[in-house]
Amino acid sequence: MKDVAREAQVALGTVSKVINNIPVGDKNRLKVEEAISKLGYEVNTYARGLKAQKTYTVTLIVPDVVNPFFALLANYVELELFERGYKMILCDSHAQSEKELFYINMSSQNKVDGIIALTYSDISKHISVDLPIVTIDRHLNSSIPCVSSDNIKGGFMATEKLIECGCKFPAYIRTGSIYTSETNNRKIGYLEACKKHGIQPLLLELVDGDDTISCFEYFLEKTKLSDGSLGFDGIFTVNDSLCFLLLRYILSKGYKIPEDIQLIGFDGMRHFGNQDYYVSTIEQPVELIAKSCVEILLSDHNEDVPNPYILPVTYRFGGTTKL
Amino acid sequence: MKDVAREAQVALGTVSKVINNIPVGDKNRLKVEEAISKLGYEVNTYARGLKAQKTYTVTLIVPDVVNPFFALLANYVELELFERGYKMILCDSHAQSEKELFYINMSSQNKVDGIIALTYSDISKHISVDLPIVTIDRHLNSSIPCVSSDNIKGGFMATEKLIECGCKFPAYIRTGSIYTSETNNRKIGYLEACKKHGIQPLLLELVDGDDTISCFEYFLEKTKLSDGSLGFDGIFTVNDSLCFLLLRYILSKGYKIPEDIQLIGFDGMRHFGNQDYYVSTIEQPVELIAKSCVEILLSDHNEDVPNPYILPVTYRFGGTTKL
DNA sequence: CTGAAAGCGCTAACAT
DNA sequence: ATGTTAGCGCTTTCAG
Repeated sequence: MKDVAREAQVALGTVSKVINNIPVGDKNRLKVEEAISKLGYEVNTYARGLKAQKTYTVTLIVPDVVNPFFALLANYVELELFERGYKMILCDSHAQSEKELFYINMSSQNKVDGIIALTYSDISKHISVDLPIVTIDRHLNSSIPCVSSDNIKGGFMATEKLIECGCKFPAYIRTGSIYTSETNNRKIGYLEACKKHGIQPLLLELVDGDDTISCFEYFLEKTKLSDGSLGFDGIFTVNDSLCFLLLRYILSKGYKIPEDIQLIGFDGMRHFGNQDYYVSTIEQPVELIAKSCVEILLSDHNEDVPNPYILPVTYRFGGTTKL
Repeated sequence: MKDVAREAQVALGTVSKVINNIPVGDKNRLKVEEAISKLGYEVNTYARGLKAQKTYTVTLIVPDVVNPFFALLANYVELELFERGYKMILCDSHAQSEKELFYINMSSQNKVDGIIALTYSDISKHISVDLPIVTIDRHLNSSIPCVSSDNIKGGFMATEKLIECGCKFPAYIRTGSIYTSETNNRKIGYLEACKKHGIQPLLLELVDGDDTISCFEYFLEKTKLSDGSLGFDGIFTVNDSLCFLLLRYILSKGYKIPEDIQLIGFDGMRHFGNQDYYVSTIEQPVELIAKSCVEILLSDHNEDVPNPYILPVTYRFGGTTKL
């Protein structure tokens, strides 16, 4: 920058103004621009960040980018940030709370402008007040904005769809983190739908670490009716990944889908991100989630946005239901 | 930091030394450490980066994180960088060369310590000499290190596996970018295997933008033998995504897989990243690729590493072949 | 071993 | 409109 100033025969401040689009005399502006391109000058973002306390960088923390849902989320968050001139530091916590905390710490040291976090552990006590944060699917307390799909409605819709498709005994199966998050509301939606239709709920609730297939096998046997027929004719699973796992197992056991058992997942995942839906599913508006997170994070006055900020979901047919 | 120095009653330089593990008297070290935790002090990475010209940040550029292969790559690159105390800025170019260039530019301004790039367009003329870069699957010139799977061998293995599984007429089908990259070597491997076994090659080469299914449909008809039977009994596709697309189409047409047609893809993708393989495939050592990229990028003397740096691939059975 | 001070590249307030 | 300058938080040289 000093070199540019010398080359253009102007003062340092003038160069700075040209760079930052602050009114400068046309003649000088031209001289500076020439000098910049001649010298191949580029601003040093770190020096600027040091002074301006603004880095145009946002941290996104996800549990696992390999999971297509989180990959899709990262994709949209990146797009949205890019449009606003922000960069994204992607942090994969691999579902370890130590790594989550490490990354929150790092973000703070790196003076990022904000954090979008989809975490499992409770990070609320580790975040400083001056670092904006938005969580996804994790409503920690009223001071931290949380963006989430309408999980209750989604669970309700899924269950009613099964019933609409002729299921008499829809079951709910979940697995995942032991920590409570907004996704637990999917079960609430299921229970509400059961209640409305006078159906006895049938639940299988597993957690990470359980042998899902073995547990399901046992569940399948245990719930069988006295005449040996299946105890359920539909399953709503907490996500598409689990749904697909069960789909393959059920088919391998010789049952027909959707004839014998109908399946509905949650998330709206597609093969390779853009091909067919894996299963019939309740699709989350991932793009809208990403957009909302970025908007809330980067805006200054969030007093009027509801917390949690709930976004609508959509049913998608994916072949594992009759409709 | 000033506050810490005051609190601990020592000079600024001493605090700095404690932070950076430079020998300091035990008494002072203790005082400083106490002051740090009391004040909740954190180093400002930007100020440090400004001074030290080192930011412990690396940029990863991929064409599309939603694609499971790139998501897997991002996952492993992140892991590897994390272990070395580096952060990853994830850039999704969405396969647009302008965005690729924008991100390379940004990386340079942000004074990252290096770039790992999987790009389509030729970026070689836009990178400055003082910013280390490693490419994946894209051998631009001998001065830029390139890491890649053994695509020739992989193509060869895939084709021989089809032959071993009884195929008399294995075809090769590709789609993707019009730019040449290391992945084009998969075709070379196919051709070599055909030659070795005295088989007449049968190619369908498409590019992004083509209607893959329509083209394949036409190809299927056009290659049929005079007696109406299929012109090929095996397909090696350039990647798993295409393979899976064709799999579903072929099944929908009433053909049996692997009885009528056997399929082998390339990449080694699994459903949801950790479930079954999508198709029989040549698996790329993604973890090793990531590790190699990071190692080469962050090491100072790369004179002796071969360029391109070729990594071995493995055949995986995924149900679309007989063996 | 410790303290003082220069300066990394930039912005912004101030002076001209 | 332009030039000058202090200082952002840190590292590092140099004296003591």
